[in-house]
Amino acid sequence: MDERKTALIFKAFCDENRIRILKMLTSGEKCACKLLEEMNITQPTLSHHMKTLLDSGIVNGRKEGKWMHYSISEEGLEKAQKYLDYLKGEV
Amino acid sequence: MDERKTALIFKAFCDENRIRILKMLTSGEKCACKLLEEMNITQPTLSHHMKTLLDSGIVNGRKEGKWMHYSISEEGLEKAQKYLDYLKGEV
DNA sequence: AATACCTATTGACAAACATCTATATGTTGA
DNA sequence: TCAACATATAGATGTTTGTCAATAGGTATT
Repeated sequence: MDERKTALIFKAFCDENRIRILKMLTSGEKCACKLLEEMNITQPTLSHHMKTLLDSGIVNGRKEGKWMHYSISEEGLEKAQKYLDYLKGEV
Repeated sequence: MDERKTALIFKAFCDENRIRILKMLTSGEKCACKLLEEMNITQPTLSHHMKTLLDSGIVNGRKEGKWMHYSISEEGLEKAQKYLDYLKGEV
């Protein structure tokens, strides 16, 4: 795993609004419109953050008709966890 | 744990050079000058990244004479791990 | 087909950030 | 005390990022 990729994964967690989004996703898959309702940002800003979260691999997206459903990616989280374990010396 | 603090912790991991620094610290405490030797950045840039790492709580600093020794903070790492566990639903 | 709706993209802008050079601060040894 | 060294801070600069308004692209319903 190279440095660039690792940094990309963790980009998911280094913005306040993305943390807020991830928190909402802990209770399960949510539609973009639902996420938007509970935040004080515009729709394009949400879309931008969701792209960042998808790119990091921490969130999965599923399109259903006009709706976009997002959920936390177990696989992505595990990659992040593995990196932290590595730093801890628990390779 | 509020969103701002969480984002701050993870700032540690979202820059390539900081990932490189953390990698070097996995083999144990290192002096700033030693870290600098192995990177292609200037001394002030390293200093700047070390400040970010200290602020995030992921790295500990220890001053000894003119040297500054840095090491990975188990406590900081555990906070990061707890957050990932929380996202995974393993509260 | 036309309209309403949800989401993504574009373009603009300000704030944050990574980086450098120059300089300051602090420490050790002569 | 002075010189050499390690690190931090200040100031400048280019890049990235977060944000918004406007608009485009799809999809469902009528």
